Amino acid sequence: MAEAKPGKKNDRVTIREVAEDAGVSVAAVSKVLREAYGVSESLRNKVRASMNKLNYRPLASARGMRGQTYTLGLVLPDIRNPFFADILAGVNSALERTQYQLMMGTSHSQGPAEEALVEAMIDRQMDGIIMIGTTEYMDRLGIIAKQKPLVTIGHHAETSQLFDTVNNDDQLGARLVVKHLLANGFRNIAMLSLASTTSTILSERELGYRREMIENGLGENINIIRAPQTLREVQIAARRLLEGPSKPDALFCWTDFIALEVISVATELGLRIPQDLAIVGYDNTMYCDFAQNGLTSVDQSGELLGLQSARLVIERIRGRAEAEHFVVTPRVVARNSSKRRAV
Amino acid sequence: MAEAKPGKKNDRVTIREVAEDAGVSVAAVSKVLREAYGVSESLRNKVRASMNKLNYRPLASARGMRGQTYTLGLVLPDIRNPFFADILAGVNSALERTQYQLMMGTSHSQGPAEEALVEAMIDRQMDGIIMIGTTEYMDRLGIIAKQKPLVTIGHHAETSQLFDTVNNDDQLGARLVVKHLLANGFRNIAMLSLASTTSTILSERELGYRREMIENGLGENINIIRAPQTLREVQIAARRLLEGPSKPDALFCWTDFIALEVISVATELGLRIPQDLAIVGYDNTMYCDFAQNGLTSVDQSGELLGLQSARLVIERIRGRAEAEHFVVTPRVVARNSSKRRAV
DNA sequence: ATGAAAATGTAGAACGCTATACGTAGAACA
DNA sequence: TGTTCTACGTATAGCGTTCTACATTTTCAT
Repeated sequence: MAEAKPGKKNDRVTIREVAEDAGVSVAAVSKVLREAYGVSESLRNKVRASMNKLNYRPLASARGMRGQTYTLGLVLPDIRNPFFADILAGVNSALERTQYQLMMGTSHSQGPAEEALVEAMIDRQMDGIIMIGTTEYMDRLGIIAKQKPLVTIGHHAETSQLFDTVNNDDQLGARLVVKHLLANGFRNIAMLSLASTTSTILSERELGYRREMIENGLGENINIIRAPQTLREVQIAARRLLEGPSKPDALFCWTDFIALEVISVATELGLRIPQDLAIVGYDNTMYCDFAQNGLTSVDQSGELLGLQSARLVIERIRGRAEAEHFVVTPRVVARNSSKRRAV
Repeated sequence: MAEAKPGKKNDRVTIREVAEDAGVSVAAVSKVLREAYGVSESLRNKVRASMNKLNYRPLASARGMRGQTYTLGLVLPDIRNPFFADILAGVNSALERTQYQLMMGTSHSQGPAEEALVEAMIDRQMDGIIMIGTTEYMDRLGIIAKQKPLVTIGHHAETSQLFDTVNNDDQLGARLVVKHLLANGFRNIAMLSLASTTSTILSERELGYRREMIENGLGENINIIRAPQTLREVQIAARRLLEGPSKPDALFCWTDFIALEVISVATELGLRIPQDLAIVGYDNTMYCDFAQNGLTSVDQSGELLGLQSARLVIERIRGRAEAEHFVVTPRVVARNSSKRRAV
């Protein structure tokens, strides 16, 4: 007497039933599924008809045991930063007409959690992995890449042969910001960066900022503040900077999300933007455009980055072995928060 | 001569190797893995030691063929709305000390995509599914629930025996907003709702809004505008309302995210907030607190909702058959956007 | 016609686990 | 001393696919 299990019944249609219904072999159905070689038009049609009739859907676990799962993993540091939504949109649109399905996970911007998440994705037989803003060290990334096709977004490793990277030119982006602020009459430009030992994009941006300042004879004004990525820490750092003796007249923030917090802090301190303080963000997310923010930002085409990363990871799955490194040229989108100051 | 496949090598440690190393049977190792009955202390230790030594991790696909995958699926409409980040934090913290791993997917707020995503999750043998703000019809949800343990967040179906629900009291939330606005001197209160045929939370809020208005003798002022969830459509609707002849003095928006857009539109139109227009949102997301927004909102404890949904879905997996429906009492968090108007 | 090559289809062994059915040894009881 | 439990281990048959190896049929030169 078969008791119904506490879980769910196993009434799934299997490949065997499809084969039976279509009057062909199991192997034939599998071939149709995989779009493999050696299937006639008529066979394909027969099988397709049975699949539809029986409402058959292949079981990913079973496929994964021998071949692919047709699942891609996307690792996000968090989902609070709206920039990731742009990237996600790009990834999804690239996957739209493919068999691949995307599954995401968040690492809370924490190393151990990120590592656990990636392992979980490998254990779940994801065919490829896209990591956004990873905090992993280079050797770890190599280990991951040896197990699964890997593409990173927002991590500079352009010399790596083991995995692909997708980036904007962060050094240039920072330079453009400085240029823009200088052109608008700001000279005491500080930079709010992230306290991180592994972020290559931040070190690139810091480098670009430094160089551009020096090349404009403003080496003495260089001021980089690094804060952890928590709301509280950023607020404290911003408050300290803006109330301190060396208050800058412009602040370049490493992401819009953080820039919006700084606008909030500055507003509370009674500072007018941009008269008392110009603010520039990075990523040009949708919030920049809101009138209450009017945030100048660097556009790095998040959707394009997502699109390209999906393309690259699928190419890797299909067998490409040489690394490819995609780079977008950023551009400044000027808004009220950095308008020319009265001379 | 075995050529290296274009994909990756298969150098995973299997349960068989662990068994060999520990000098026990495969079945014994499996028992340890599943924490099943009939394992002595010494056996367990031996096996654990070998697992660590060999760095063994079970393959989810293989486990899924017979038992569980220890994976939970979370369906989000999109990741732009920061409220979902709160829910996610709750889910993740509930899962922290368990074997379960969360995988997310987005449906872009579109029915077909949502359906495809849920099917993909079922095909990937997720042990349970949490759906946020689903647009599925009741019968579809029943079908899903028959296949996998299901919990919905933000969907009223308190009479359902097939799946669990987690909600705040939306009708009350809307009433509280109206009460709050009335107490602050606003009487011509409009509501910006979502154009949706399936959203039960919006119909509840609309009901609450209507009833509270009527009970306060303001039935004639009832004005519900429904816009689709795209930035453009919301802006158009807001603009039309605020420039039109029946401009309200307060606007209740169905989510913070939308409310921020309305603040932007209103600002562009030269309206002062709250003097010319009070604005209230829903969800009390972190953006409300930014000084430039100062948005009054309804707090529905997103993190708690996430926590509870994770608890419920795991209970379902463990065998609970009776439905459970968790409800949070919302509260208004007042900020500048709805400050008492000058009399 | 004839043979070779190409096209199409099938059988059946994996893949790495889980879970059922059993076997065995020692403890507890009469 | 036997008998019955209980605790602990093991052997092994799948789970639903994929994919290699092979068999058969068709096509195409000659």
